[in-house]
Amino acid sequence: MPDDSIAIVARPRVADVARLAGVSAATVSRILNGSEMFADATRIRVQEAARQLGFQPDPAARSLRRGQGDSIALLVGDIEQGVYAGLTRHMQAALEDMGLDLLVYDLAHQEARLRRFLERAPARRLRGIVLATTDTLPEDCIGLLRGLMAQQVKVIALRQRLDQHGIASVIQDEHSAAKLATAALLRKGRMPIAFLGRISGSLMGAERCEGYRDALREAGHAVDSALIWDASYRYRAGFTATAEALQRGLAFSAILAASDELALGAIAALQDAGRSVPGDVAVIGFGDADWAAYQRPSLTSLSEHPAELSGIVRGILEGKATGLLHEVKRHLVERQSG
Amino acid sequence: MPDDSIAIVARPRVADVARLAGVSAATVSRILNGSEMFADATRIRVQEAARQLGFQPDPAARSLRRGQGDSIALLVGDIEQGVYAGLTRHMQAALEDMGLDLLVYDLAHQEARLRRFLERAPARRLRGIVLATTDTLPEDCIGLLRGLMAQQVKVIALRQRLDQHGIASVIQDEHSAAKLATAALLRKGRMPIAFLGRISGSLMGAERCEGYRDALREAGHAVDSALIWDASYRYRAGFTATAEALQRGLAFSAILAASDELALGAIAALQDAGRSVPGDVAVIGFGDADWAAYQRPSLTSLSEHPAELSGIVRGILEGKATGLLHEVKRHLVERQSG
DNA sequence: TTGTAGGCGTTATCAA
DNA sequence: TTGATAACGCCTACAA
Repeated sequence: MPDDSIAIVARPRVADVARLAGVSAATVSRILNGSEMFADATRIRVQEAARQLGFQPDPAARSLRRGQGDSIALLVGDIEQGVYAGLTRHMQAALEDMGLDLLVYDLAHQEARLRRFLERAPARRLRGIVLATTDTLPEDCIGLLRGLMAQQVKVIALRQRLDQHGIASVIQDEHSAAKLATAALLRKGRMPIAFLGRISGSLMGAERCEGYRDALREAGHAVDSALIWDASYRYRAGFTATAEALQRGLAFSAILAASDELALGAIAALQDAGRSVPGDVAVIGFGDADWAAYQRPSLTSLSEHPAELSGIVRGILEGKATGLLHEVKRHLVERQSG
Repeated sequence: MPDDSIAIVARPRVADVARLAGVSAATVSRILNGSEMFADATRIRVQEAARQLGFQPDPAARSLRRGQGDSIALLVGDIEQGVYAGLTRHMQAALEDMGLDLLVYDLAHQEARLRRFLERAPARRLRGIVLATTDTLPEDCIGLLRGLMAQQVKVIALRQRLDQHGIASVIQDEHSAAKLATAALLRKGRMPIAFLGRISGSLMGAERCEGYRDALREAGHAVDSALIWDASYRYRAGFTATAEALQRGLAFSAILAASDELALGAIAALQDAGRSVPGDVAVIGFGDADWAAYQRPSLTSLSEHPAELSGIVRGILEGKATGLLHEVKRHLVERQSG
């Protein structure tokens, strides 16, 4: 049975704490914000009063006065992609530790949505913006980001290099990861190898493709452009690209896919066409999704490091990490598919 | 080459707009907030001035003055589960439409995290809290939620019934969905059928199990409690529970899993044990994950309706939807696995 | 070491 | 229909 007798209790203010502690509001504010220059007796009295009243400072008032809020906006390429969901979880945990709120904005891989957010951002008193997408940004958005930085908003690019624009960037080494995976496939006698993934419109995607090319070249193989399939990150794209390649009669014994989603789509197309994985074709993905181990065949993939990435972002936000470019190494998580 | 000449441009205030339009700040505020009682000339002058200066009201100041902010907190059971990621995307889009920000908080299925958030919530001037989890809540958290409601925070339960506590709830019909799926399996001659999913600690999970039981009973079958496997929502749990059942030599020709993640884990265990899906064992999941169509066998699943759910939440937030309980119907999306 | 006073930007009340 | 003024809650410069 619902209890409808809800009493509206006014939340305590600094003034209330001050009254109870027998000091001024200024003293309360200073002590609660960690000022050291107070008599122990005063400090304890104030802290006790705050505790007793359950005082929590009003973020709106604080933000108005300080000119800076307590939230960070996380802009993700697509929250439904595993890597971004994982990133969101770790970022939220890291920010919570810092006492910051996490605002999530889904870009859905659309420039227009990014622009829309950035245009509305200046008024929001954000502490920072973490832009997590590998999609290449249009010039005007970079300009907007730099404008935000001028307003003291900390801007951090995640999974994409923007350090050439003076924007702190935290990335994973796509180039050497792709090279690593390609080399591993070659070692197992796989050749020709196809590359499946976003290349146009994504600098990091292009990096991955470059790593793949370099590995082939270094092993003395020619790069066949018919085996480079430019596709977006979703399942369908992987399925379609692979199905078309099979239909065209292209020969390949391995696929390096730029995401686990693409890899799954590719595997489905292969199996539908009667090819076995990894028997006929080996497949490696990127992102080490949590479901990768529960596929059959289980999916070999390049590791993803949301916790480390979030940790570095945290360091930057706290001013502890210096430097414009931070890189985390990926490694190969070997399973059945490749 | 980075252009380091960033000019700090002061953002315009109502006062600036007022000056440009030749009116008072109060007039600007009123017109920009949609007051009707002004001469057209004035209104146009003010709107033009605001546009020209690119004025955007400061949310902190507004929130301080109005006593209410512009953000909604979305508390999700686990952002890395597909259903919650999808929900997050749709909720964000819906809120953006309303001009509201989305704060995401990951509960990681832990009561302590929910409590932690709710204790810090009162100070935050949230417009609303959307609690999206099927996990049963402890009493004290319900109390905290009701306290928040008393402070004019709109509280909405998503995927769980809390209407008995006076909390608006938006759910999907778990009971009839489970019944539907079970009946479909029975029609195809599948029996015995196992149930795999969270039961303890989740009212909606228990509902699903009840639907399964009812379908069996109505078809004149006994319910074998050895075929009801209480497991959490993740892949591993599905894998483990199924592997154990196989090891114990339990006989079953179908599994109804309470999530697609569990279903995938179950399929992996079945295939590892040499059972074919759906040949030997049919499997149906819940959630219609985007990858379900790209599994082989592709996964039959009960539909999930994040867009409809978000739409109803929006209606409630806008005060358009009345009533404490809203239900969306699931249907069966038939694919290969079941 | 502590207090007083003023202002952050907006909106609501009151008066005109 | 419009304007002046005060107040939301907090923090900090200045004073003591």
